[in-house]
Amino acid sequence: MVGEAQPENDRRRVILADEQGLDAVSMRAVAQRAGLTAMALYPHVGSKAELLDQMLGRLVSEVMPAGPAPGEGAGLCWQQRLYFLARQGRRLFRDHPWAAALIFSRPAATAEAARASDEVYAALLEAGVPESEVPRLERMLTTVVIGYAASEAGGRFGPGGIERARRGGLTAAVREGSLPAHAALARWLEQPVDWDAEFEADLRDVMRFIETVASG
Amino acid sequence: MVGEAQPENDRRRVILADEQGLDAVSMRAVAQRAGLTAMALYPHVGSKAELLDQMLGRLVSEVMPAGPAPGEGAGLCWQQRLYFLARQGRRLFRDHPWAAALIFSRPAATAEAARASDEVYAALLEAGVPESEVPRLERMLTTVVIGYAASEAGGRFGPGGIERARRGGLTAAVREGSLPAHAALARWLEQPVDWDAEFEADLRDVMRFIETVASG
DNA sequence: ACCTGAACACCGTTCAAGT
DNA sequence: ACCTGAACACCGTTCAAGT
Repeated sequence: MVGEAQPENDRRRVILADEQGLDAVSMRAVAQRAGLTAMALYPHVGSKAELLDQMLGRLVSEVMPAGPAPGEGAGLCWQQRLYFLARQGRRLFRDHPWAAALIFSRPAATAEAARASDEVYAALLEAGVPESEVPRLERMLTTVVIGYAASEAGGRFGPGGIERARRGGLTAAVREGSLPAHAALARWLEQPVDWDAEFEADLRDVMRFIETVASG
Repeated sequence: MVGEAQPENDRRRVILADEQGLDAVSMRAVAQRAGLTAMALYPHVGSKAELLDQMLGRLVSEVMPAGPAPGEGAGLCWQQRLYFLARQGRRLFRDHPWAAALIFSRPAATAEAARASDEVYAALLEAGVPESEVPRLERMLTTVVIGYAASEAGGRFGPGGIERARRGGLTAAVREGSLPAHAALARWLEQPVDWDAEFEADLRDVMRFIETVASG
């Protein structure tokens, strides 16, 4: 754990993952790019797992830049601040899809992650959510946003609806009646999904939901 | 892709991952347990990635057993059927935490996964959700449930609230005022979280949310 | 048709040895 | 204090060779 410009090193490793995939981020490859042997990395990064944690921390700090919060004092309402944070979160996985495989397995305990939580807390308090409910709602909201973005980037939503059924050989199942709701919804499942629009629709629903929690 | 009792083989591999972790599921280890060399697996499983897909498929079929849906014709209302599915989903990651690292990176195109979707579709239709909104809501609901369960099992929720801040060295930040909402919520963040209760509270909120979408 | 042995090009990590 | 070389115990996958 030496001080030698770690942020820049993490930035280089993030770029390596962006360009060559997460599997290309090996101790040997990372070391070579720094002009070192793999073994010389250990005093600096601790282990491979810690190296990945540091890379994730770097992503969060890109999306949550230090300094005053967006719209701090500028009169942005809580809804607009949450929209901003959610879109930034989705952008993270869009730009760095390899992070989808990592995010659910490591608690983000960096200063930047705490600032993001703090801004969500503040928005929920301003919305009028009871204090005792704020931590739970913060976890639920970040789970929705991260889950959506990770599903999209990682491929869980994959080829949607009918196309997914087709690949899984399920069209026969739909026709023979063993998937009755799929059959009833065929008209809607056949349409291609506009993922941008779906994310925005989800966010609108989330805001409405927060308002109902706040008002009773 | 040969027919020789693949479900039992997948079951053995799931048990290997449960007991020794996902890293222990190597082609060589899996082959050895079947009395084969690693290379003999390839005609059967295709590749390591497909082997992992098959293991995930096996998990879904354990949690979504074939046959009539739970409460089919037994008069269970849509809420009770969704509660059942959600709790089964959470149980999956509880019993097999290694699946949390995989779920967001692979579309589940098995017959069992489609049956699970179908039951959620049917419940949403019965609740009165407009047909055009059902596919989006299904994705949102499964994302909430899977995201919660994966966060819990994978460690993203990790040591919660204040404890997380402490580990990240953030207590000083709270005291100096750079995390004002954390400071305001300190009373609530200090309490240990009951994750069972939080999941049930989230599910209640989800049901309320579905009702509001259905009635307007 | 099905399986094996040997090999290729890698991994993360340890540790004694160097300067 | 910091780094290297060699080694350990592994990976997924290819491919010619066996029966």
